[in-house]
Amino acid sequence: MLNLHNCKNELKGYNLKATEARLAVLKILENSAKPIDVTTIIEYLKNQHVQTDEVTVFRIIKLFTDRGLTRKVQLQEDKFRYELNSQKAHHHLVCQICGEIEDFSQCNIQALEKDIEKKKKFKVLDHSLEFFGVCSKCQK
Amino acid sequence: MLNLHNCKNELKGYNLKATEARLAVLKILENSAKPIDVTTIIEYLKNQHVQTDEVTVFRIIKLFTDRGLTRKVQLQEDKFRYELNSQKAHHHLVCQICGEIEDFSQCNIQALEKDIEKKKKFKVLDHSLEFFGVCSKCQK
DNA sequence: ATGGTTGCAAACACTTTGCACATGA
DNA sequence: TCATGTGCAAAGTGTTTGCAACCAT
Repeated sequence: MLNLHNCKNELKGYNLKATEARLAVLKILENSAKPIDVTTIIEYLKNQHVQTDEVTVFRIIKLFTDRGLTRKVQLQEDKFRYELNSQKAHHHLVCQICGEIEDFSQCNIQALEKDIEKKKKFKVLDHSLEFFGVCSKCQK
Repeated sequence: MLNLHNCKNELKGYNLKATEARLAVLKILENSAKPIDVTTIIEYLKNQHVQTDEVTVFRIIKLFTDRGLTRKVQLQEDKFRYELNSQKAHHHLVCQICGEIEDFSQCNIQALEKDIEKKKKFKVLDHSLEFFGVCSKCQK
């Protein structure tokens, strides 16, 4: 969890003006354990009495993503989620019962990517790998 | 590629009435080399002079998917694509330049799933794995 | 005959755009 | 100061719902 000061520096580091809205969005992302969507960010902002427009958040999150501060995540929903890009690449375990989202870091598909490049002459730049099922709690 | 007769039987097999719209949608899916979205299906229908409403196609595709005839695919777009479920599980290689979508069948992540179930007590029921990069043509 | 299917209108959720005003550096 | 960011209104896309008319079995 970063304090305000660090957030300011972080934004500066990406050559972004440290506006109130951006700082608030960044802090929410820092504090979120899982990828969140824009509507949820707005909700959090309201709870924090940071008055902001939905459009602004979309613009902020787009900017963050373009600059590499955040990354877009798609979890078989009709919306995108976003998470900080600082954490190393990982995947998600989505519980189809309670909706809980866990991270999962170990992913050894470099071999598979090599295989694809060899067999298909397709240059892999990125991949998405998400798991859907039932989390430990919901199995009880 | 199935003919009309087979399509009818296929629908019957799923306990679905063989209406003109359903037959047409099923044929389009049979003939499509890659997962397609509803708007594209509508376009194809228009070309074939099958007059249909967008809403109907959404309903048909939802029904097909619920019954297991088709499966939903998400490729980092703001829409869903659909493909027949008859082909065995596979993944997609999406070219970020020309948009071409290739299939890729070999996927050996059962070991990874076992690992997840062991380490996270998460019961994996499904996964999505898609690759994004540059196809062979676009590399030239 | 009749229950499931369709077409149309309308609504909904998420996301983008245009433009005037406000603000951080 | 002044380029950049924001708020508001409006529109765009993909998708769903309600309801009356229609059609496959």
